[in-house]
Amino acid sequence: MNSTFLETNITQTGNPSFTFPNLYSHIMTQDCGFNNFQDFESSNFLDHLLVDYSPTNNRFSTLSEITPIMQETNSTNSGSCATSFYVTPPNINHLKEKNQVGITNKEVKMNKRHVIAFRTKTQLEILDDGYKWRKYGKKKVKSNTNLRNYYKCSIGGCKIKKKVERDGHDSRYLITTYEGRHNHESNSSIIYNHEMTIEFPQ
DNA sequence: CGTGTTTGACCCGCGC
DNA sequence: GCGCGGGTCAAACACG
Repeated sequence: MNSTFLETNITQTGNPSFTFPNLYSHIMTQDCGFNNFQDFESSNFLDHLLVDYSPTNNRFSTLSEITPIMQETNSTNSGSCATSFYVTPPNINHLKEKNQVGITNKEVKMNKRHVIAFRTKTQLEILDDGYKWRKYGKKKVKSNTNLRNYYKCSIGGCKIKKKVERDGHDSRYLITTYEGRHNHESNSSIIYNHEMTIEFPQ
């Protein structure tokens, strides 16, 4: 695996410093050090975001490989510490244009479904991404000594799933993989959009 | 009693 | 076709 991972430190309970609920994401600028969307965009943050996880060859593609288009969806209010943004779905045709070999049909399907994975340094076993999830499976997988947990969105009709597992090579890190898109807003995005300040639990 | 989790069984795609 | 591995189902269970 050649990708460099995003490193964030989450030691407190409550809100994590970085969450990625589907395409709608909240960067806790208080913890990540981004004061606004421009700071975020000009950072090398994107180079460390991971997408297109291939279980067969244990490979991640980075967002920078597939040139996502980002757009700010709402700016931070004074006193707020959250920035929201969207990332467009990966484009498999772009990958093919770059003559990348070894792209399987499964990976094409995964790209069409939109798969985003990231790794976060945290002691938490589950990151609060603002959505309500129902656990439907837990599995020991060959590529990881740690268990993989499977979640579905609790909202009826919402097809998104996520997998959560500790990194087998370094269990300080949590790997979260989202597959699909929410068809609704998260509770937290409503809060962030309407409240002037956010209290971080200690 | 309602809601969420656990866990073994089952399903299915893929490689051989 | 078969076996393996990952993903899902669903009944049993836990808990407030």
